[in-house]
Amino acid sequence: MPNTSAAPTLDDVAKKAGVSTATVSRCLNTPDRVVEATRKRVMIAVDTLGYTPNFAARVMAAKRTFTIGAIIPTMENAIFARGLQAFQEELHTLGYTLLVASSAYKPEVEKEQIRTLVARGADGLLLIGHDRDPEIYKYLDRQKVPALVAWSFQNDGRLPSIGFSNRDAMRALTDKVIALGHERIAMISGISQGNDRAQQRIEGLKDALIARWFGNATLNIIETPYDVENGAEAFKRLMSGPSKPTAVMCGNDVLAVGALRQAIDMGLRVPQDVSITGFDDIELARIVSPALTTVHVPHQEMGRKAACEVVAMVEKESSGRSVKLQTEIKQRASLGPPPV
Amino acid sequence: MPNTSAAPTLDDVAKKAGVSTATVSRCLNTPDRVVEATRKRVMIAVDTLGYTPNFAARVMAAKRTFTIGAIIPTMENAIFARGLQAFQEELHTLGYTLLVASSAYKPEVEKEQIRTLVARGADGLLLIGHDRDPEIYKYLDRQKVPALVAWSFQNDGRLPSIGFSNRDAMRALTDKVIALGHERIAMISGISQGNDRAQQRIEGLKDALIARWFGNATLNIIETPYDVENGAEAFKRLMSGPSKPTAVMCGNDVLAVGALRQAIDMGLRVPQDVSITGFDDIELARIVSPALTTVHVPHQEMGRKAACEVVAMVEKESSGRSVKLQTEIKQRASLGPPPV
DNA sequence: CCAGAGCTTGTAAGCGCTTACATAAGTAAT
DNA sequence: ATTACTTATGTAAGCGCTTACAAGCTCTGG
Repeated sequence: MPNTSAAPTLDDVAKKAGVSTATVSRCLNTPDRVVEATRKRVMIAVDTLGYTPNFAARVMAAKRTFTIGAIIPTMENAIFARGLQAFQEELHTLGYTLLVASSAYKPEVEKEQIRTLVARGADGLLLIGHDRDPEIYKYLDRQKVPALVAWSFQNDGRLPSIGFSNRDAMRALTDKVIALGHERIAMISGISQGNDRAQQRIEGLKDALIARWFGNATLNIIETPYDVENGAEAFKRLMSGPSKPTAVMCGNDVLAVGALRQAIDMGLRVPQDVSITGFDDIELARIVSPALTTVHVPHQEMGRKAACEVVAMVEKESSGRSVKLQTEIKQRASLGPPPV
Repeated sequence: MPNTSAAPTLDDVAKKAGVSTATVSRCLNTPDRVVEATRKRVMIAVDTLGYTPNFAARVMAAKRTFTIGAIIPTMENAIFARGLQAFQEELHTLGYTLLVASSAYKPEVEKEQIRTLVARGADGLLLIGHDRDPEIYKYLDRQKVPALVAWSFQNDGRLPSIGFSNRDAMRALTDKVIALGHERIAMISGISQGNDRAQQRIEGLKDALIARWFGNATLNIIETPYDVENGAEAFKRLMSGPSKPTAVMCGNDVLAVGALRQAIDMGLRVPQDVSITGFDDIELARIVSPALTTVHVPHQEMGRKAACEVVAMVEKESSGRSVKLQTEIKQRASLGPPPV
């Protein structure tokens, strides 16, 4: 009985074209192993039936999905968008599909998402940052799924990584702030727990401070989830303390934008009354006014390189090389000398 | 021979626990159909082996993926982010997983993505807008994959839809602009080709204009892809024409933000010299200064309702009801009376 | 003490595809 | 014409799971 009501299968195509399923499969996957006349007949059958191969069946049989999974902390803001876009595009040209999941910055969720993506047959994985339960690395080993870390470079990490030094970048930015004469510097950081990028950014700031002999007494850090509102609130808190900072350095642009808006709402002039800096250089940083001084991260390059590397790992052409990219300080209007 | 090197399978678990594969499967899917003692033994085996069920195999056997696919025009900006987030969350509570793809506003890409998601076994689909090749609807019919449209309400659409009237919303906003005394109104629209939301927004603007007896002569429309830069550029073009508009209404907030930045860069005061409006009410609209007057879309509600409906369709509890949601005009600082 | 009901567990048939291997057909050289 | 390849196609064995059905068991009531 021909399969009429449901979606057509390979078998239906084979019958219609008067060939075996193997031939149809070959037409679709290795067309040059089938003679012209047959191929044409098969293709017509495929078209008239509107046949689409069943992905699950194909995966089962071929043990390959040509799918790469990526788990990013958030889709809410644009921090990972540009890099992921580039990652996706490069993957596409390499013949792979991207599956994205987000963890909401929660380690348990990330763990679950990793299992989900692996169960779905991801041939390889892109993870953000190095800081996670070692259990996960064991699991990936056992499942033999290659994984790569992005957005954070670390030479001795458990996984190879394509990224930059969050610490060095923040150090450099802080040096610049200090060079302008700021002494009362505060920071609005993301939650550092389980987030090595946030940790490293804090460390970088401390490095610079210590190098200039500023004690910790002058360093006021608030940790809060990355969100515009939280940035605004933290800024308000900072400015209502006993010793108001002359520069507020933020863990990323999202927090910085919140701080900036709050400053304006409070009637403060930026940078005359207070300087604000961000990190990441997302589109937002140039849209707000004054535009944000921030650390430019080569998102696109990172995404592209990560795609190439993870595919190389999947195809066993590489066992994972790490690449360190350079960041660049974007000096814009939100940073100036401290008020006299 | 036990399966040692590769990932563990149901069979491995069954052997380890000394039961049949059917029992293991039941432990995982319908635990109460297995007696306590056995279940415990099985679960221990599952844990010690670190077993994760193979998704493809499960799909093949059960013919269900508990996956809903969504194809949105873009992930580049936040327009769909919040709604999709809500969609995702609701889906999660209903026991479904979301698979997202983006079409970059290109009909061919959308078509391909639809086929991909269907091939991947999506039990149902969420699409944005009504305007697409009828071929696609036939394909969906044949594949028996229920689909729902969001972000655009249309009673007589080929598919059921959960959304709002882009036309009515834009009409209402324009009425407000006109009521303030504006006569020279220009529009920066997204590309309307193949995008019924963009088309409807233009129509809404025209409706309002015609109702007030303004001829088309006074309506200057530029169509450009949704992007901050494009908004800025279009604004510049508009303001360098012979008859400068006193109000520039934008097809969405992204274009409006670009226009706003350009206005500021040109030394124009908003809204004293020129008014600017957006559409969508994404986070950005409140972040920029002056804050954007825009149309608030109930993204979250839309996402949640869409999730419920698409699942109902998948589970055959509904054949697709359309829901029309209300939008709301958010009056903010970027809109004021025209200069005298 | 046994039939019948109600559980728990096992057996085995696919799901739709890829691919190793077998077979058939064509080609060229002897 | 025969042999020895090469090339095109077919056959059939899974891939790892779910689930209809069968089988075995315990327990009840007559």
